[in-house]
Amino acid sequence: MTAKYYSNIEIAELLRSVAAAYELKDAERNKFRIIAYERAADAVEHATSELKDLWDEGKLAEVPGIGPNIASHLDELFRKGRSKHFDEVMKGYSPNIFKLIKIQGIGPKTAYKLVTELGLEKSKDILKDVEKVSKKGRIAKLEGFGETSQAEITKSIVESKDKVKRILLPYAESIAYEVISWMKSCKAVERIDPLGSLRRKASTVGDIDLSVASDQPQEAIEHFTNYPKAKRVLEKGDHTASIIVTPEIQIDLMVQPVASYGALLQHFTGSKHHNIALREYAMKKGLSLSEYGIKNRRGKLKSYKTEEEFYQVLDMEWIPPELREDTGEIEVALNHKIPKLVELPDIKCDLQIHSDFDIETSHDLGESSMEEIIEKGNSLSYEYLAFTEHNPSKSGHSEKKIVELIKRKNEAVEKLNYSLVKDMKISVKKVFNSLEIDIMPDGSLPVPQEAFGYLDFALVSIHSSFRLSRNEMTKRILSALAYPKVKIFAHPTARKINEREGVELNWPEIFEFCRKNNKWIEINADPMRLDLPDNLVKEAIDYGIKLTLGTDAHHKDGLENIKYGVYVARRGWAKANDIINTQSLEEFEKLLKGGDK
DNA sequence: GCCGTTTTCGGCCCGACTGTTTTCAGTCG
Repeated sequence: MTAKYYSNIEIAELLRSVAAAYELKDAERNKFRIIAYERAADAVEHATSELKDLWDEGKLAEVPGIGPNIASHLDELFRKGRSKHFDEVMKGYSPNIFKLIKIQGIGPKTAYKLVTELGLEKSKDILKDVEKVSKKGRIAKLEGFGETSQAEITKSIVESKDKVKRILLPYAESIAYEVISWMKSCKAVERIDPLGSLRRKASTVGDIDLSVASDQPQEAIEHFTNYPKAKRVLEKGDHTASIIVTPEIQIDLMVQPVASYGALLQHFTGSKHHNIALREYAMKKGLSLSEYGIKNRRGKLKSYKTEEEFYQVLDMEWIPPELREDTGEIEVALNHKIPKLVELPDIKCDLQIHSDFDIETSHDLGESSMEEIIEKGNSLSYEYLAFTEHNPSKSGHSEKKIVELIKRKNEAVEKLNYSLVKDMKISVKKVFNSLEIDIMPDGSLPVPQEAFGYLDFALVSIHSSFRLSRNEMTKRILSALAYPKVKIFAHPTARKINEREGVELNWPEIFEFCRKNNKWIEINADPMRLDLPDNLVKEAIDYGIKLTLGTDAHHKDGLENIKYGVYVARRGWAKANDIINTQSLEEFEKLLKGGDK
């Protein structure tokens, strides 16, 4: 019998359910066991690989937060499809309890009361039934509940149904900047910053976090809750407030006086895991950290105006927000070895652009001409660019025709290069003739050998057959990468955020091949791709792989998305030297000629 | 239940806000 496949999301959910069950059994006695299970759930959600794959390789216990006990229960889960221990802990609790704790504002205790006292243990649709019961006013009559909490529960259930998934970074930025400009119209606001995942430049953002420096917090909070687009005020206190704006995006605000704003910046930038690790470290030194500042052994609080001072007290270098994910940055900061991360001005080119030069492509053609794109590249002070249209479609073209189309494009590029060399006013000195070539399911490339002769280099990527097994997929990629002119593996996981999961690959094998054969891996800067994802960027760099940035622009304005690629690179601990795009034209041409080793 | 740059035992981040309470429990980040 083959056991059920458990995804990381399902495993995290299961671990949270076990934590909730312990909480219901005896919260006081199980206090730290509950925390351990919740931490394990967090760890699973943040894991870079599917846990099932790690289990296959016997590396389950290598995930920090998963110790020998939980690892053995998960082992049983993967082998048999169930864990006796998990079942035992959750025994006697209706599964509906664990469904309800996913609703905002409902924790284990509330869920338990609702399900048992309303007799909903066997409900087939718990959310709908709680809503129904609530309409009859029965929740308000339960002990410990009232009219207000009944209304809150109903609202949260309704909102959970059309809750948007995590939103893409540019969208979150635009929402944040609207609120920021509203807040700036308030005199009490001295300074306002986007923090949380927005400041850490995560690829997706859940809630939008904003901080305000003000010596009149009430006024700032009042102004915030009066934001014209706020459709609901979730909470409103002395230092913090939360609102919901359409479409169901939560905005949290925290206010601190100017004198202790540094501690607030640190606290509210997170990540949660970074802060926990930081506070645990501080605790060992007898210090206690919070958004107010740092307390010494005697409980005396000192406030900090800047974040730099705050980290300095801990004997640490200031840590760039992009690195604050508790993936080793604290230890590195203690040793004063934080790398100098790549920055936007380091970027000298864009290595994936689709022009409107019609070579009858397999996928969508770009909308801007090569000349328009060069002009745009000049405005970004680029030295060179690569035109990387999709390959001519295989169906409906003879091999001869495909060669002819690519040759024609090559002539156009050569002509452009001839005029660029003479034009002293433009920063772009060279454009490259390249292609983004589809990798066929069998790993072959739909471009005849002869056509490669007209290319400076090629990108390869997957646009179909996403569901191959991990081994088949890995073989497929490796055989495509083995073609001579192929330099770049583009949008390697082929994920589309919120739409499609990435493919399963044996990354160590891919990285090893790339390192040996001098192939590069792309960080696609399209905000809905951001692929290679940041955690894999870090792994790739540890392997010694060079990465490229490409916007995948299909319009000249798309070239501006390069910054999102830089963010991903930074989150993956990339230095300028790890990114091919930071090389001068001369260096880049050398690297191309270096070819396959 | 996890974990180790003072520990393989003995600790475990820190605080805000709300509703239903008479001093706190539950939830969240």
